[in-house]
Amino acid sequence: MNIKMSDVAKAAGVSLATVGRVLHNNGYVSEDKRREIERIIKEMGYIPNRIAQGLKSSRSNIIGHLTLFNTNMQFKEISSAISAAAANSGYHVLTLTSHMGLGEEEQQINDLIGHRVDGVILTSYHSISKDLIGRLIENHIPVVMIERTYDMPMVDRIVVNDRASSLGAVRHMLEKGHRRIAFIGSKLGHQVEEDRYAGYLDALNEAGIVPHEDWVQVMPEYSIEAGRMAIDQLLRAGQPPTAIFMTSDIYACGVLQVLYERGLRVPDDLSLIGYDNTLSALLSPPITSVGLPFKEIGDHALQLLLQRMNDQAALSSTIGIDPFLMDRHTVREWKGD
Amino acid sequence: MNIKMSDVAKAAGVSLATVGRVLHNNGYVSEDKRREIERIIKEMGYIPNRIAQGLKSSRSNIIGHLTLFNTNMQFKEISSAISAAAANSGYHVLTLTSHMGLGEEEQQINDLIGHRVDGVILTSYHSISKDLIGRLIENHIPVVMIERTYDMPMVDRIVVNDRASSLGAVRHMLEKGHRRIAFIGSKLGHQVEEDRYAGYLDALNEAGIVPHEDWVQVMPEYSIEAGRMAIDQLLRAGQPPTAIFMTSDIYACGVLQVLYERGLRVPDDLSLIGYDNTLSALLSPPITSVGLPFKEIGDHALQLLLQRMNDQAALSSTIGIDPFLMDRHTVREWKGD
DNA sequence: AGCCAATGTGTTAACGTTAACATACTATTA
DNA sequence: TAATAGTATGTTAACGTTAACACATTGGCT
Repeated sequence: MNIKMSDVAKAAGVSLATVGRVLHNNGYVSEDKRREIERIIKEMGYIPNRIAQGLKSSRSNIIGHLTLFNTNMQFKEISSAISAAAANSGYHVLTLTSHMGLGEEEQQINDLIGHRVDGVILTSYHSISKDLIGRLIENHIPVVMIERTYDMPMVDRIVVNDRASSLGAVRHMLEKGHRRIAFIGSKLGHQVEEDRYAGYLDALNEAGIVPHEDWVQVMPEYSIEAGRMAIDQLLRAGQPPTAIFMTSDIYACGVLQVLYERGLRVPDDLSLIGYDNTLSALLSPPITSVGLPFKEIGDHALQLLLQRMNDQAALSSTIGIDPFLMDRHTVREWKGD
Repeated sequence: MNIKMSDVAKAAGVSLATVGRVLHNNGYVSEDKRREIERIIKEMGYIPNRIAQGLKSSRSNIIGHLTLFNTNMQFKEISSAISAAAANSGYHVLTLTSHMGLGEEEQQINDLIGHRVDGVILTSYHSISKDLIGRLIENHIPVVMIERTYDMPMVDRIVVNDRASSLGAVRHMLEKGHRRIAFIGSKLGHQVEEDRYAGYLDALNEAGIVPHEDWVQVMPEYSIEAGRMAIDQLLRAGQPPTAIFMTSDIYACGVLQVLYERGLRVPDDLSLIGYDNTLSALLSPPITSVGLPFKEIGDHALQLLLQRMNDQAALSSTIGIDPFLMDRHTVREWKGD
């Protein structure tokens, strides 16, 4: 079967301990034996059994990552960034995808505990309760939450300053002269969505504009179809908006499709800003979008995890992330009301 | 620390074996003890340590998945499908992403062996050599290759009938009356790309058309920019094509952008078919694309893996997958030459 | 010479789970 | 009545790795 340390030891005519010392580069081993053992290891293709190592050390070298199926693209990007960061630190990532509301999350938390992962990173609008996260903590598994966070002892957080960046994006429209600025977002209740909506209101407020209720389209889901319905409503309004701020690029897809069908052009007929910066570059035209620094988020998440592995009892820390405005010039100058 | 079987046994005043019998539902346990032990397990929150189980059984319940960074979207979809299929069978997936050409693949193969994964699924145009795959086989780890496959004993394969479906897609254009049909693909050498190109030629051949060399744009990468450059070239041709078949939706993004800028419309001015069906629904307009049955591919991959776990020595099997044409009406009727 | 530090090597008891084996008590049945 | 099958429970040796401990041997120092 698989070659083990004892096979190497036997082949080299030494004890397990000596092979161990060669493998870990510690203790005393005579130069010639070291070389011989190294040769044999390579020749036999010996690879340490991480399962046995894990049992001994109670560390699996695996990080668990819980995310949501079919979610906003931005979380897929964050997932990639986490994997990359983990690989750089010698960890591997076990990604579990939840389909929300099926009660599978409890199972998944148990699976992660069962596998004795060295830490867990949570993204997306998962429906994991504080209770379930508490279970991880009880088992001494560090937890980092991204975007959707709980205020719990021993749990570290990465929060994105969605409100400020939304404010910035809408301010950008105001600066170009727009006054009738619409909003397309997803069902409120998600912290992220509330923040983006709040930022939108902040900007209008700042400019002394009272948002017309027709301008605010809150959709039940992230989808192209939702985007299509939203723009359809907006175009129907008595005073249609001259610019639209959307909380996800996916809405922009639907919006652009409807505009394309009706022969309306961006930004000539309508100015647009999306959010995520995940799809915006693909579209016709590529649209201005609020971008999240995915790599930075992944790096910070891992860093928080490693930090807590070293000091389980430390106070919770929170890292704030600032999105940026990726300007692709889909907000035109607007003269008028 | 973590609760273990012996803690449960002690709390229940029984031996390890009895707790084991309750956990595995085998052997004889008196009804009252069983209930008492189950109660204690729940109360103490005991979760079996999979690492210890793995050491005993030499099975990790983890499947390794090797894929490529920044690749065609279709492989991300296949990855998701694999994870879903694995979850259904009680496995978890450890996904390793290679950046190709950095020689990190050897490390990754070793990592997978080290973790004693129960099987490995390979997707994408990875640069894993037969040698490295051989190392997995030597360690009795079943391997399934998707799309890019090797003919090796003990290695099972999933091949997509790209040639036939490309033929079908181009035939669809021919049937609508198009004669000047262009091709945008990626650098040949990838089997997948060669097949798609061959299918394109097959169709033209069938119709007795000799493809003009200006019509064939072979790009060095999958990117929007490549799509933009390709369409730019095609529009410059003396006799510009009336329809374009592309080997990836990502090219369609670039193509549509350039057409948008120039005020050309799809399919009025130009007919398009993409490939992947990953982005095509997002675009303006949504375009017809060759779709791959991702779920089916993931399910088959897992099935092959499980099959081989049961019979290591079986002959290699190959499953053929047929793509379908997702018609979004971006090929118009064409009267003329 | 006697002692100590440095060097080189081996033995063994964990880590948590599993399953083979052993033991013992009942209730049948020939 | 004694053998046997069925029920109920416990003991223990693995799985592969690690690290604490133990034991030698050498060389240099007082």
